[in-house]
Amino acid sequence: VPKDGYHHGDLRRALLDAAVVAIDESGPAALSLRDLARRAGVSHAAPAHHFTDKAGLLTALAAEGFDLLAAALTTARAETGSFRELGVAYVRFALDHRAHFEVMFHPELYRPDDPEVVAARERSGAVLYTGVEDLPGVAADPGAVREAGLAAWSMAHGFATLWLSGALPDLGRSPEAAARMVLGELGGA
Amino acid sequence: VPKDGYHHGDLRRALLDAAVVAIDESGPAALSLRDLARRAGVSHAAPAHHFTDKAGLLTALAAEGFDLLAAALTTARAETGSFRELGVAYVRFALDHRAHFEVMFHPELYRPDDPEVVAARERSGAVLYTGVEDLPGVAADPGAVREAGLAAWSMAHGFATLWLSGALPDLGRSPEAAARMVLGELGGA
DNA sequence: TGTACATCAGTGAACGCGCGTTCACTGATGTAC
DNA sequence: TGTACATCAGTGAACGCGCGTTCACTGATGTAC
Repeated sequence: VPKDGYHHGDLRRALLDAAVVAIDESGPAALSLRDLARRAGVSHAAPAHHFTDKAGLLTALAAEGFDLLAAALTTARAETGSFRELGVAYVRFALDHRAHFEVMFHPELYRPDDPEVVAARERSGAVLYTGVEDLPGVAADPGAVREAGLAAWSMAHGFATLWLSGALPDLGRSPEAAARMVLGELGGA
Repeated sequence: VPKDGYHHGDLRRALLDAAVVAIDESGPAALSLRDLARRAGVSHAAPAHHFTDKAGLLTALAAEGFDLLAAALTTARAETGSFRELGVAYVRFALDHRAHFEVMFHPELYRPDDPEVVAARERSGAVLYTGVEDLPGVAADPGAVREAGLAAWSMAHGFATLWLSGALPDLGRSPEAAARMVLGELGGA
């Protein structure tokens, strides 16, 4: 709820939202703080009060992204109990939160060692690997868990990345349905 | 073989090579023509004679990349006859030609409709899908070919992308061996 | 309830920088005769 | 073999732009007493 007048109300939130829009339009590398200030209707020096610099803002966006991903995976696991649907949820997250997703996996744009980023990333990783352990015949073998988890992660990540880059031909179905089909090609799932 | 003096000899090639180095250092988005001119030791206005603008240079780099990928996949197929090794070759290409790979899958940076790009991309796509048809029990079913090809492409692409972004934990082996292992999780391979 | 003061959020002018682009030019090379 | 001319490749000065950053400032808010 932005206020009128001198104080914005929640400029931090407004800048993050503006960043999402700007990244959806032109990608994370083209981002400029002056542009975000313009979009939020404040002076160009204002963003520095909330995020020291561009990397600071993208660090906050990455942390938020890993949090959203962890939440999406947790929900998918609770609601379906299916490992395959965990992969589908990963793809859905990437497509629905394209800006967050693109920043998250371009660590050269932000500070990947930031404590909040590290914690959020670990949360999302934990959900993924807990999901692998649900698979029959895998839970007993830690090596198999790592292999199957890495394979599923690669596949979901690759499908999402290819889709976002426009590299995939027309698949004649929704990206979610196509992802579900592709993930079915995994041996264990 | 660059010449001395006023004429460079092969400035076009030198600029492409400089672009690869610059992209390896700072990513494709940070590229500037002035920087490439500096690296090649020519005046800052020289690049415009060979590539009209930045998108022109990246278009050439993308076309070259798809050509290199098609060649790498063709070689892998001829030498191993294995579908799995086609995926390994894809990952190896991405890691060995990081700059090309990153440009190729960011079509917003170049002109993806450029005829040379389109032709080279189709060549590399054709090798991939021909490789799928080698699989037992798949050749007869066009739908299965598309599914298996897309699954393998997603997995190889995802593994390569995650590796390049530094997202993967230490796997205790070479990226090539890890990719081979991961690709073994594909049902049909 | 009122006043004084500290703190915080945002302003706006100023700076220096690297960039892309333009343009008249000059040096080198190739070709015609 | 020599000369004239066309073409091509690269130069360097100039321009305008958007950017990040700095800094003294002002308006708004919260707190102490």
